[in-house]
Amino acid sequence: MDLRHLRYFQAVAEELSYSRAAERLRIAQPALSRAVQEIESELGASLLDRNRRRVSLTPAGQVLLRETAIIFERWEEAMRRVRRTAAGEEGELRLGYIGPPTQPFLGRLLAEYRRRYPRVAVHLEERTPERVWEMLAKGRLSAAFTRPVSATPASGLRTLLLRQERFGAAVPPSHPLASRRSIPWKLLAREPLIVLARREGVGSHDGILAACRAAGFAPRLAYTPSLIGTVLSYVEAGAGVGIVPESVFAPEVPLRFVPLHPAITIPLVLVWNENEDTPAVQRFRDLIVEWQKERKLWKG
Amino acid sequence: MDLRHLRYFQAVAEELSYSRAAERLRIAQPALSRAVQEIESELGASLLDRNRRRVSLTPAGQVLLRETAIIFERWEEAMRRVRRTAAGEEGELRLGYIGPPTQPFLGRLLAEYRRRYPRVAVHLEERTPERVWEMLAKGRLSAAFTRPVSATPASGLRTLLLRQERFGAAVPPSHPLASRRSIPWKLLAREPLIVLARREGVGSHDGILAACRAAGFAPRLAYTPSLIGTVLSYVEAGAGVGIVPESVFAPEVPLRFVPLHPAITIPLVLVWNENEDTPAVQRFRDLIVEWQKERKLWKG
DNA sequence: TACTGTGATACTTGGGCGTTATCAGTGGTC
DNA sequence: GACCACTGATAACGCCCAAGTATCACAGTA
Repeated sequence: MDLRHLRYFQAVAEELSYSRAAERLRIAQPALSRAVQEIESELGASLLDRNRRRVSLTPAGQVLLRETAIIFERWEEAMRRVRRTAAGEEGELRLGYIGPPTQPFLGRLLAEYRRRYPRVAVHLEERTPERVWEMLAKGRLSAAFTRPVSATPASGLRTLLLRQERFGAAVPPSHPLASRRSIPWKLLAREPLIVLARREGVGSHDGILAACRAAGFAPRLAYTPSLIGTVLSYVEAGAGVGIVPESVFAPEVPLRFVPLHPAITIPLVLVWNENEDTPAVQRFRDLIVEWQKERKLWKG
Repeated sequence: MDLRHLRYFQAVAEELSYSRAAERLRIAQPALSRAVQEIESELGASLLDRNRRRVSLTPAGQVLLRETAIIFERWEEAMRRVRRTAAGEEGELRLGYIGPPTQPFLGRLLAEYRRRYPRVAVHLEERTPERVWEMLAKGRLSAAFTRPVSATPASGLRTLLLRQERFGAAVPPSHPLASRRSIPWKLLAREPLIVLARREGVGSHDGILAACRAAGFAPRLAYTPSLIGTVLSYVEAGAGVGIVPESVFAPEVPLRFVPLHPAITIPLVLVWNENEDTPAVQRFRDLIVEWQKERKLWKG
């Protein structure tokens, strides 16, 4: 017995007439007689009373009619959900990210994504770049915004470059370097530097040290805090010159940002796990590519 | 697409192997390949990744696997419920009854019925005999214990005789008639009689008057209350002789019951509506017939 | 490199489903 | 009350689809 039988029974039970039901189903009437008989013999129960020129439902038939409706409803719900999932309209997006460089667009991006795919459950996890990579490799995240790490990434992880960000010096407006349009690295030889802790971003930290070495000096690291905000606070307090990517400069920060020369950059990438590449994630990536083309990720 | 497809997909998705699934389903493997392809093309979504020698579920496939389990569960639940309903193990019994004559067995009978068919919902409605017939005719009850009514019953109602009950005189123990083994009707010619109101039981009321007429007198009706209990209260108060069926005599009633002679009787019947004759009702009737044969309805 | 085991494909075959033709029973009508 | 209209059941037939067999392409393995 399969769904065809139920469909046929349902038609007869609703029309209370074999011939009308056959007409509705666009088949000949004998097929209906047979189908209903087959259900009845399989269930060992009579479903329809066909006595005295009037078809009526037995109690068992009434129950089956109700159950039939439920089954078809579930069936259609199942087909809908599968289709939606395949289309990326339904599912789960577990997104990891690092705070400061994504701040300019993440909110807007997620708002648009939720607008387009309201049935996708979005989970957000803010972590350090290394922790994000680790979670991706373990499959705890389906995608993430992060920095590349120097070590070779775990296999199965793919990346999409979003932006190359310049490093610059963060100084108080009163600082002698504040008025320059750019700063050669060697001018920093005598300055106490404030750089993010190495464990919070191996790439940027090592890049800065390499640039100093290339300029012929060993930098004096005054502080290496864990949070980018703390770097800025030290600078505000006059503790030294901060070396930070330009994206940390929101308008409300009361510091000057002066590009360094020669420029060193750090990429911002989207990373995802090939094994967790669900349609919901694919649609998320599509949206990012679209915004990148239209230059909507960063204004201006 | 029908259930066969789902069954096949489910097997493959659970085994994560076409050949093992084919073995489990006892069919050849190519049939499975085709079935899954058919589902995929109908849904427009790929459900299984068959790359690199390893079958794995796509997100859509995972969703379908879960939905499939739900559908089969509902399917089996439906089949179970239909079978149970046909067997009378599930359903509804709306039972009407009149209180006093059913009191000796109704509780025990229903307890046994509920024990045998715990999934049948039993609704009880205590009414007067006439009201019970009316509700049966309207289909508001599926069966009832009541008295026959003189008018020809509504068509479609069928009855089963349970008992013929004698009428007798209810008198206080001190009453002159109390010591007799039986009472000829004519001895009641001078007594004030207390009889149930005619509207509460046309059959018994008219039967009593007819018996008096046959004995050659017109009865003096002192009171005709609506409740059988009120009849007994009048008798206790010394207001006259009550004429009641013997079943009203529970041991705790402080009155004497003396059979009348020649005996007139009133039947107690089970009535049901042919159009509402569900399996649950049929099983109820079966139980009654069984108890009747084993003389369990009335003790001794 | 040969082997084993996978799923996909091509082709054949048998059973199941729908068809047409017909029957039996019921209810309405003149 | 005989006929008619219409119901659902039954029988016989034919076609199509699903399952079977045989085989292939491919990948992982010894």
